[in-house]
Amino acid sequence: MPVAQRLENVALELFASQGFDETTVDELAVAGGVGRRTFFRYFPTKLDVVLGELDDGLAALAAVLADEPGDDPVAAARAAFLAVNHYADAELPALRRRLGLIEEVPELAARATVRYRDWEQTLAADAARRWDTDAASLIAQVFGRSVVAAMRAVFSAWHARPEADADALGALVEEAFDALSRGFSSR
Amino acid sequence: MPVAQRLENVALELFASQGFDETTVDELAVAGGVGRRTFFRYFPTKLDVVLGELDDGLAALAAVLADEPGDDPVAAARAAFLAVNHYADAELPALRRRLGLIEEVPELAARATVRYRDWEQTLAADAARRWDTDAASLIAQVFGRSVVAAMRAVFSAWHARPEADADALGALVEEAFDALSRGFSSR
DNA sequence: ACGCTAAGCGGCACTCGGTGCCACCGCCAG
DNA sequence: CTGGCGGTGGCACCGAGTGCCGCTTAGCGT
Repeated sequence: MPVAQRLENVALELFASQGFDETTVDELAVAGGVGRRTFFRYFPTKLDVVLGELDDGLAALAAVLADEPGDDPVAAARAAFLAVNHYADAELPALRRRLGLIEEVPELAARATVRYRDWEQTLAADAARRWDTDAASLIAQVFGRSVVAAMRAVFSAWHARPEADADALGALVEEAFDALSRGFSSR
Repeated sequence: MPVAQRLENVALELFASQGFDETTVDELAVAGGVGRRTFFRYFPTKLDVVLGELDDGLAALAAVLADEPGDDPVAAARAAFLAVNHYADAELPALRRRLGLIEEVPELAARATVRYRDWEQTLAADAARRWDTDAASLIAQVFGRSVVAAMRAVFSAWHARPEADADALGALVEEAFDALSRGFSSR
């Protein structure tokens, strides 16, 4: 097992058992059988051990989004998110742990939103393309940020229901995009 | 001039001239004519010197929102934001500096979003009330988070146009809420 | 088989943000 | 005069993150 992977597993273990703040990088390094200095070679920050995977999705999202046809950004984003967020059952427990940490540790929530900036801009650029406008335009920016905000709400809601499965996640994504599509004034 | 106020002014000054990360708390304390330990009595974090004012708006927002009639949360939120974000011309330069820092220093952007969580929940609760549903429901959560996301886009867009005034800010707010109201699929 | 090099590793020392503890000063009440 | 009491700030400490540098080890050419 590669070092980074092992460190990540061990870290999530320790965070779950004794808390994020109560776990020092020294402990993580020792538990991973590696020097403290080496830990920081694999993860720029203690926070990034938890958030690692979030970035992988971005490249996938951008790719799917680029291939998606049509001139409705909502439909394209919906399809892209459904395609990207397809988790195997075996991955769900790890996802739950991750989400739990992100929800409960404010510092992690904060760091996560920085990561989401790229998603927001990717979505804004895609919307601008379909609407034939500028990615910096207000409407494109509002769109990109709202979509990410909605997805955060989806993950939060999914995490709140302990036995929700992968299908439930998809259903929540659908519901959220329905709202964004039709607007909040018509229910 | 109260100590907190003086520290805040001095800090924004130093941040603007030499950068946020390049300014240590020691310098801030010295520049404010106060001990380092005392600095932390007024601000829990270096970050909070910049973000201080953001909280004040929340109480006002909640109050306005509570008095707002109607069963459309979008209309209520729109009115509330227009009422709360009424800046005098003299305040605009300081607002610009603040927004600039928040945009450029990732750590500040991150911390700001933690502050916005309360706004999101306040808006979600208000929407739930008007829709006669639960504040934890997906739709209410998506609404609350989308509204805040849209407002962040508004401030970002306003900040990007150097000569935009208070009226321009209001116009952007209107435009953003129009989008949320009618949905992103109908343009 | 023998060096040589390059890359990963990790110890060490340092900076800086943040915290707990406590001693000090000025003020007001008794 | 004296005994609290709130604001202050020095001091020591912790943990995250970084730069530097010496060490090991694997891979290479000769």
